[in-house]
This record gives sequence, C-alpha cells and structure tokens, in this order.
Amino acid sequence: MGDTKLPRPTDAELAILRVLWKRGPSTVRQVHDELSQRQRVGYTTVLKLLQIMMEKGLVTRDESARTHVYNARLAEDQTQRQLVHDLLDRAFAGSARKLIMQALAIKKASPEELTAIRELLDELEREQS
Amino acid sequence: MGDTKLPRPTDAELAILRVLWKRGPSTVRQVHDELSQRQRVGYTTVLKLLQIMMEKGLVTRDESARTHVYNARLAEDQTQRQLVHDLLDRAFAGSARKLIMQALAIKKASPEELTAIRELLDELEREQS
DNA sequence: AAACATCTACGAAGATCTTCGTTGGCTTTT
DNA sequence: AAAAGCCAACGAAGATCTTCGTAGATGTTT
Repeated sequence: MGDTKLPRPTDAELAILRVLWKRGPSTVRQVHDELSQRQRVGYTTVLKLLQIMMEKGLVTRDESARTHVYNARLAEDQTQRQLVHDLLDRAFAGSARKLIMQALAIKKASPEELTAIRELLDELEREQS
Repeated sequence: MGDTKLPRPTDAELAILRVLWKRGPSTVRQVHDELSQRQRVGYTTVLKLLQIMMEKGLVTRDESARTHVYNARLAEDQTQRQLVHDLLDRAFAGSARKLIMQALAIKKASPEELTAIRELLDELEREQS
C-alpha cells in the first residue's frame, strides 16, 4: 500500500537522482554543490525539484533536523530497469533483442564487456532449462 | 546545411512515428485511424502534432496534393539508436553493459533471441580483431 | 450550384517542466 | 541581542507538451 507506481523521472529529476545514488542521503546543498560542478543551476531550483520529487514519491526525506536529508526512493538498478522497460514499450514494441542490438552498435564495447554479457547469456540459458 | 540535430521525440510524437514506420508515408487520416485503434485521440490532435513534428524536422511532408503525405525523416533504427544513446547518457553514465543487463533482466528473452544476441557478440568480436 | 464532406491552418486552453526570486524562520557569529 | 548567514516554503514566470475547437479552403455529391 502507499506505493502507487512511481512516475518516470524527468531529465532534471534524473540528474538529481544520479547525485543521490552516487552520494547517498544528501542535503539540498550537497546535491546542489555536486550538480553545479557540471551545470549552472540555482540552489532553489534544486530545492524545488527535490520538493516536487518528494510529492511524486521519487525521493524520501528525513526532516528530523532543520536541514532536511533526501534520498532516492528506488535503487539505481530499479530505476534503470524501469526506464529500459519504458523505452522498450514506447520505441521497441517490447523487443529486448532490438534494443540490445542498438546498445551494442553504439558503444564499441570492450572485450571484457562482451565477455561479461556472454556470461550473463549463459546464466539466463541455464535458468531457463 | 539544414540538418541540425533533431530533438528527442516526445511520447506522443513517438507514437506517431511508430505508425509512420509501420505504414510508410501516410496521410493524417491514415495515421489517425491507426492510432485511434489503440488510444482515443482526435483527428486535429494528430494533425497538429504532425505539423509540429514537421517544424522540428522529425517528419517530411509531401504537399503536392491537397491531402498532405507525411513520412518519418529518420528510419526506425536510427531513432531507436538515438534514444538508446540518450538513455545511456542520462541514466547509465554511458555503460552499455549495464543497460544490456537490465534489458535482459526484464524480458525473459526466448532461446532464439539469446542465440541471435550471441551471434551479434561473435560478429563484434570478429570485427574487433 | 447548393449541400455536404474533408482537409489544413490557427489559436488557445490546460497540464507539466524548469527556473528562480522572495519571504520568513532558525542558527551562528559578532 | 543585533547582525549575518542558511534553510524551507511559496508562488510565479516562461517553456514545452498535449489536446482539440473553429474557421476557411478545397473537393465531392446531389
């Protein structure tokens, strides 16, 4: 209960989530400091976004101290999986194979990565039997 | 040169692109007919979206007849690749491996699909040497 | 040629996204 | 205890997205 499906994070929200995943629980200032190393963004912009994300359920907030501490509600993998799932539905008609093909085509994956993927394939096939 | 980088299509725009990819060059009515089989959407909504997509360069338009004929500017794969690339940057810090892992985790790919992916891996490794 | 149907263009409303200024309350420093 | 700094809350502006009604032009039927 209470966990209705979360909305897909917007671009700006995703940028904040990435900071939270990297840093763990963080104050607005910490998120802002990290974020403004890459992009010019105001403090209150980050604050507002975090408040909205709180409403949407994308983050949790510890209000016990004056300075609130925010954290991502879902782990990085869970969100990533959701995003992939979403893209799969919207643009690939559910074909994971095609999506994977495209991913492989973009990034000239290193031999190590190819090996890792191959191992995952092995696992999946083992599971399936 | 006229080909500035195209914007990422929105959800509604992507739904229309999918129809164009499926049907090939189509009139507004044809797109609308196809689309309204799945979702309730007005004719002028589709028209307006196509006009906007025209401005953005996402589609081309043949105006030689009174009833215009629209077509996707980029092929399905090109757009898919762009979307994957975009997601890779925004949510996966560029790690194709992680994205592929997530894709595999979602869809219990069929043995045939796994084989197809494995073959692609073989090809890639061959190319790399 | 009148009535009807179909098409594009225009504009605008409502929703969401992104941005940040301002205000007022706490906290720390002087 | 006054001043200065830091914080959350609020509101609002501008941008983009999504939706569709209405108007006017063109084509078809009667």
